[in-house]
Amino acid sequence: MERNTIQRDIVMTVLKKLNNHATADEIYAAVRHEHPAISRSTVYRNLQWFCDKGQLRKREIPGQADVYDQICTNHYHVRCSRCGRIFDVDMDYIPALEQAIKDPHGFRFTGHDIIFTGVCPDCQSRDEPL
Amino acid sequence: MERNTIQRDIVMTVLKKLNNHATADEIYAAVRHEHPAISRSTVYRNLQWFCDKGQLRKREIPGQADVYDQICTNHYHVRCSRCGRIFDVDMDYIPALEQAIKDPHGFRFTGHDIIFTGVCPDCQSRDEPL
DNA sequence: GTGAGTGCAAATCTTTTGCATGTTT
DNA sequence: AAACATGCAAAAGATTTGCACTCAC
Repeated sequence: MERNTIQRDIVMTVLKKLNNHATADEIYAAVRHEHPAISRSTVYRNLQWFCDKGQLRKREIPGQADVYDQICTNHYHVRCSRCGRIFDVDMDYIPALEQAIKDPHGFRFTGHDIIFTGVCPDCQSRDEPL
Repeated sequence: MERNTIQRDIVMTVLKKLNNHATADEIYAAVRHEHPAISRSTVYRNLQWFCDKGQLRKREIPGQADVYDQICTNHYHVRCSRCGRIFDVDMDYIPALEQAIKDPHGFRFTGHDIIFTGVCPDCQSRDEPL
């Protein structure tokens, strides 16, 4: 039987207040604000728990910390190459993308992810151009 | 001025003999076979060096160790969800994919990666079906 | 009371780095 | 000899895990 713990509650409450695509560390920092004694593992375990329940989706980001996405449906992401933050891309999901593969070489394809690279508006105005 | 060290040589020689998309650890193990005293850092540093020279490309894989790709041009990859290995996908690169984005929201897009998920032929025959 | 959940510390895994030493040019 | 590269050990960053304890049911 699953239990309602204060910690679990706070993780979800904080999550809703934070920007989407927060890292475990950002979530931990924010949760700590309301419950300083909480353990980092508890945050990780609860994030995993929400993922298992389908209320959250962990997006593994190449080369950096994973982020937690409150939108659980398939969609694409951009990573800002300056600040590393992750944003949603305003683009239709392409379920048929697997059909563009010429020869599957015996593979059974089950899905795909697209990660765009770019520079976010904040970083464009803040940084030296390039 | 760049130098020819035995270690650098062995890393490249071994790389050519290994399957493409080997991890640093696999490369290290293979290199060690020919030069047991080599340091893990030296392998990492040389792999990075070849990447800097454009002779190799590091592909950062979500949730697992990076792999080194001898094909430096843009192309897409599949990860086998059973064994975690990375393979090339036989599909044309889509340079125009950024144009499918409806509203860039001020982002400047510079590129993209696609990672497919699937089950490789080896794992299909070896494992229980699903 | 029982077991799911917590806190802590330690472990894991991958990669990087500081520094003294060695080697190539 | 000077610059570059190596080896080692330690550090770093992200996440997981073992274990004893606690608290929600």
